[in-house]
Amino acid sequence: MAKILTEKNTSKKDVIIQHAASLFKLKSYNASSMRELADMVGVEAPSLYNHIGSKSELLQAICFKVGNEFIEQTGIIKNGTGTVTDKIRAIIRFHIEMMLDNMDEVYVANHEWKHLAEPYLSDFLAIRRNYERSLVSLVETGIEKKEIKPINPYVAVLTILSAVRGLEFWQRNKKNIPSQVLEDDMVDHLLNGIVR
Amino acid sequence: MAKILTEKNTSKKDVIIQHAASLFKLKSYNASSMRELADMVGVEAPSLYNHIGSKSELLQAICFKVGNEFIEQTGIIKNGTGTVTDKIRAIIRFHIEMMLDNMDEVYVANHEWKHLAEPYLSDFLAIRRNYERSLVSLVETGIEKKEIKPINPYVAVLTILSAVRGLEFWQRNKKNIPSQVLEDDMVDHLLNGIVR
DNA sequence: GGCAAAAACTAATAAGTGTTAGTTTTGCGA
DNA sequence: TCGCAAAACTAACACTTATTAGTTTTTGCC
Repeated sequence: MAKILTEKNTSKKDVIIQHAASLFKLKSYNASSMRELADMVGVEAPSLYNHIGSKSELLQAICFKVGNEFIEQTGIIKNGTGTVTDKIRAIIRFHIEMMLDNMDEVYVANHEWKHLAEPYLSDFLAIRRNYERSLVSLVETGIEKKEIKPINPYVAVLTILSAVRGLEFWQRNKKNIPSQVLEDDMVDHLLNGIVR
Repeated sequence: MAKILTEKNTSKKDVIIQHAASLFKLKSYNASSMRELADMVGVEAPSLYNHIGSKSELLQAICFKVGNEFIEQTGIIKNGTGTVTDKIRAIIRFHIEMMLDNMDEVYVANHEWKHLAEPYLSDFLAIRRNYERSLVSLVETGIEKKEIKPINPYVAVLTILSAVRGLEFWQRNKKNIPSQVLEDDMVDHLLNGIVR
């Protein structure tokens, strides 16, 4: 009989979630079937239900895991010491690293959340709104302190978040660009621009 | 009997495509049913097939219409006169305006293309690759002319394209930001940064 | 080694999918 | 007003979907 491979400290449920993230990213939530997921895990579809409650539960687990991680880490950075510019830089770097290290899950949280069922959909959107607000207030502080130009802080946050999110599309054509160059150049672009 | 409303110079097929873009954006391609689309159009599902060939044809029409429009317009800008910086600025503005004016179709082309069937999928990806390459070469020219900092041009193009694409997420919370402010601030951010 | 629980299996179901066939209605030009 | 093509309709099909029920196998512990 097929057996789900488990590594240290990862339950079979975790293994399923990880494969689900990969599948959802590849084919999108609705186009992903439980049979395909079962194939990846090495099991028949109904067997999955010994470990999970439903397909939508998988999406929930992925979205909220990612959401909470961003909230937590960004909170730590915001409450630390340093200039506003330093904090923004650290947050951008954290985003990039999260993206490079947990591409599948971050991608799903960013693009497939709309398939969450209520009340999870509303909860997730609330989390996101809070997160964006928190970044906006950081930029506002920077403007008050004259560290940041007097731009519209919402636009700045949107620009930064969107730019970082775009890394998702670059797995396919990472043109031998070392992550360090990618990270450094993108941070510098978003803080200081590209015009000499 | 229900009748498809047609405006001047728009065939019923065009009306269907427009509704399809709206629906695909709202629910994603796979979660959108032909029955839902028919409801929006004000007709029963099989009647749609008097005007279109298939569901996937709708996606193809949307993706290639948007793709070709970007290629064309950007080509015009690139071949025009002015500094590289001016051209990049114009391209960013064009992206923003396309996004604001044709949100549904641009969104679908950006996010739902992965559901294209072959050979359309390969064709579309080729178009996109060409488009990105063309922007990269523009940035490279800017670097050679010392207009642009010596950064990795791929990273710069990724950053710009991703940032602009993020406008898709802002219909929901356009916080009374006039499009002009949005456009000006984002262009300035992507060219000159936000740090004083 | 035997026993209970965990987790695999097979079979089946009800709902929803895109699409086709065949028929009726509509609207326009002569 | 008639007739024909365009375009609507209803009914139906073949398929896929997530999930449940019931059964068998595996696993870990005494």
